[in-house]
Amino acid sequence: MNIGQAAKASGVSAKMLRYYESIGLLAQAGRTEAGYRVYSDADVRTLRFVRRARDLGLSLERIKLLIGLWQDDDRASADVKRIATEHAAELRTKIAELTQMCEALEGMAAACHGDHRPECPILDDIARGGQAEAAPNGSKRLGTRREAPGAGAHRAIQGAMR
Amino acid sequence: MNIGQAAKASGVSAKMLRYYESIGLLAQAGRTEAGYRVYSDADVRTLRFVRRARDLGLSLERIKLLIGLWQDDDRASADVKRIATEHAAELRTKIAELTQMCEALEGMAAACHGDHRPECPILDDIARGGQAEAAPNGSKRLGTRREAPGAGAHRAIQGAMR
DNA sequence: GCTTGACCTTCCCATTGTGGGAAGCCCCAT
DNA sequence: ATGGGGCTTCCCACAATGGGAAGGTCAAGC
Repeated sequence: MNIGQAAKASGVSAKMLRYYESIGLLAQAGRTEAGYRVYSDADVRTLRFVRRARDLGLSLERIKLLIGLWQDDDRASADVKRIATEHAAELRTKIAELTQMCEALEGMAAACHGDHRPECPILDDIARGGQAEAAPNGSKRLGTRREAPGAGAHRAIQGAMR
Repeated sequence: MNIGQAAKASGVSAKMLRYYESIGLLAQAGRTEAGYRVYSDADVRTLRFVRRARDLGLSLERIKLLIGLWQDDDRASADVKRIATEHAAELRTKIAELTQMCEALEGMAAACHGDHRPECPILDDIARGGQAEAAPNGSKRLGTRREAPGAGAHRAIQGAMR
């Protein structure tokens, strides 16, 4: 099997196959005399593993560890579980960050007329830096979290989209 | 105000100030005779705007648009609202993807003993490519979505963590 | 046998934001 | 005037992927 066929069979692009090999995630593929990479069914099984692990959002770093464990008959399932739960915890954190952003945005958007006029609570809110405008009359303040300024979590929120 | 003070006052690093200027997100800052950048209070207000917008997960591309609208007295709030709702929709999509990943992982992890033994449903699940193992006895299949293979959403799921 | 098109190879570049660091200049206080 | 801290620019790195160029190879059809 050459790289294109392996790519099609595994769902991993040929480009990524070469890349994974270059970073040591995959072993160096065999070569024909002409220099073409050659893949076996076992290789394709590994590739599918990688593909599915990527679909779970795991980093290549962690996938590398998982492959090592997968191919190690003496592994401890605790090691696998730790990797999975660590990643799940990171996902939960990211989900919470994105949810907070999203709710803030949706709140602001709901308060915005969205017409031809320039008045816009969204811009006001962003410009105000997320601080309430002294709540003149008990307005709804949908967009902005009012309690818990969350002074420590600022840079943590950054990176959520990256 | 020089760049360090503006950075401290706005919560945007000096490094990012220079970068934002270089990509045209911010206007070129004034300079002292020695070449030091000089910032005004108005500049700091803009920087805080950017900072807050970043905290909402907006791309610099969109922030650029928002700044333009913010400084345009003739803007239509609809334009602002569209940007906000588009971004919120993208966040919702990403949240859904991450949630799906996370639930799959948590399900697998829950099924894993996590001890010294090698048996591991997590690895089995990933290796099986997310397809049910022919459901021999109606087992719980916690980790894997069984219905809706979602054949179209594959590459869409990729990129969720990036 | 030769051409052609599809495939393979390597190498470089771009993406998105951010940080790290080097080399060199500047400013202020001692 | 000297030292330390701040400023300047420039390059590199990250994570994971795609795009594309320049060139070699294979197989099918003529």
